Amino acid sequence: MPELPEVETIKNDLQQVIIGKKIARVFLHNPKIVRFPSPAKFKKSLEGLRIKKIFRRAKLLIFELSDGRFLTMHLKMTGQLVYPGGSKNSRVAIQFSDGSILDFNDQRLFGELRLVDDWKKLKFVQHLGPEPFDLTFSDFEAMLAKKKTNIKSLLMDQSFISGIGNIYAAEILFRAKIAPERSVQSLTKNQKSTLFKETKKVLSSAIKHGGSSVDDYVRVSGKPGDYARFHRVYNRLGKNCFTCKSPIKRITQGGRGTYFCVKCQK
DNA sequence: CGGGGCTCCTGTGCGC
DNA sequence: TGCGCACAGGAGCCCC
Repeated sequence: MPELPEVETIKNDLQQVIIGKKIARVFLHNPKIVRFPSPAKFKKSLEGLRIKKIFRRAKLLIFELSDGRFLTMHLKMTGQLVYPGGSKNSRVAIQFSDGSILDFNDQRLFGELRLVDDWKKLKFVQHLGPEPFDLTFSDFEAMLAKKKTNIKSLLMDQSFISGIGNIYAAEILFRAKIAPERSVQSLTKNQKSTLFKETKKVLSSAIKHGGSSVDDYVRVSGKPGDYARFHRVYNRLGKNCFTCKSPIKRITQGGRGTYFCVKCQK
């Protein structure tokens, strides 16, 4: 479940360790992970190239290579990038010319790797809404004005705003004191403003703490992120709200579990 | 175009 | 104790 803060953390971690390295060999232990081009072409094209830059768009990790092309990685639910790696359980392993290995681990095989000429032309990227940190409140307000769904589903809608997933949608709404089922149109201007501020605050704090390690997410070093200890509602079904002590509830929205406090969130 | 529901996967944790 | 099954959720897709 890497979301924006986790992918940002991985990007930052990787920048410290693999920029400038030359890819010597690519091991496709599970070729299914490679979505474009064919696994054979993917492997052959990558070998010999250097990693020039690493950046992030939404939950997508993008490596700029020395031939001007781009390696994109989406970790989906259970993807991990570990360096230095070398695990037998990795799905894809990238070995650099110094012998060190970057492992792409992915228990559930939802992850997707691509080698493309222009990452901006990916259909996935074209459908993405803006980055939260690029928005002003007036942008956000204008975006909300057109929407009719509940606020939780909208925060997770990557075509509306990109990078927020199930954990941070819940945490943002708790801090904004807004119930997840609220329709967007029912929110007051003050609530929209609080929501906007809390979105940026929660995401930046999570980045500062290296992301949330629940289930599979780990940093590139293999160590957990530190933000889960700041979670107020996610994965706390039946436990007492830190603010009002009433039990945290869980409902399903759009097929996803939503944790919230009935008393604090209105 | 929007929203609901299914799908891809597999490890975990629950109930019987 | 062990088995079977629901469940976890990011994003694409189909359908109405």
